[in-house]
Amino acid sequence: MARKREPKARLDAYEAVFTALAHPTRRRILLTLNFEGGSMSAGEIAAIFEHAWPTITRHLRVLVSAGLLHSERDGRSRVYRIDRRRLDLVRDWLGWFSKDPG
Amino acid sequence: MARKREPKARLDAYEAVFTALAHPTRRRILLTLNFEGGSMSAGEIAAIFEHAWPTITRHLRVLVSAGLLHSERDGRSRVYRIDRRRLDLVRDWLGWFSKDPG
DNA sequence: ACGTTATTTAGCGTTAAGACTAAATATTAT
DNA sequence: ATAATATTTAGTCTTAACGCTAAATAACGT
Repeated sequence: MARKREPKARLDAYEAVFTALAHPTRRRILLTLNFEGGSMSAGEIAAIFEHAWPTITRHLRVLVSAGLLHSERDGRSRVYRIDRRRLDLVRDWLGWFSKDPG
Repeated sequence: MARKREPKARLDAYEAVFTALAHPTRRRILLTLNFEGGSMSAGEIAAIFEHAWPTITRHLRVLVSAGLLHSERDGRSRVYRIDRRRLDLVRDWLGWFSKDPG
């Protein structure tokens, strides 16, 4: 039984994405990934920030669970790749404020 | 000495706006204001939500300090008006992910 | 002046976010 | 098997967010 796009999940998606974008470090991670070609290893990402590595790991997990990043193992490192389409959720939300309300 | 648009303030603006948008109640306040014509009194806004009024007042304050709302007194009530332009900050930020990075 | 309506401020308790260090896991190399 | 590298998980701490109730302020009507 394939249910397609139930509205509850849609709401949770907004929630997850907006929450993920609320932290400056997470926004910087996204921007960095964006400009570095879309994917980087955890180590490369962690190296950019002053924070301890586990702190970055946690931020990465938040971004992944919001669907803004995907990750896969590559040897002994893990590569994170940005999913730019996921940002469409935010664009869609902003769209409500462009349509003039009758 | 009028300095125009110093970058630090710009950063704080992003911070404030993204933080404000992180809470579902605050997003709903914005959407409600948007569809109700752009401005409502505190009481009208508070009536929509199940929360106690002071809780809504606090959310309104967060939205105001992010520049997403402006308010002015009107008799004994206070009217909140949405500033849709402020959402351009988010659109601008999203813009970075559309430009293909050379 | 006094009461009523509309809203905010103060103060408190609970939950969750975000940071850290130390320990655990996974993968490759010797 | 052992060691080295890369990353995550566990556990703890501190601070900030969010909710509430009760009290304070502001403006209007009588």
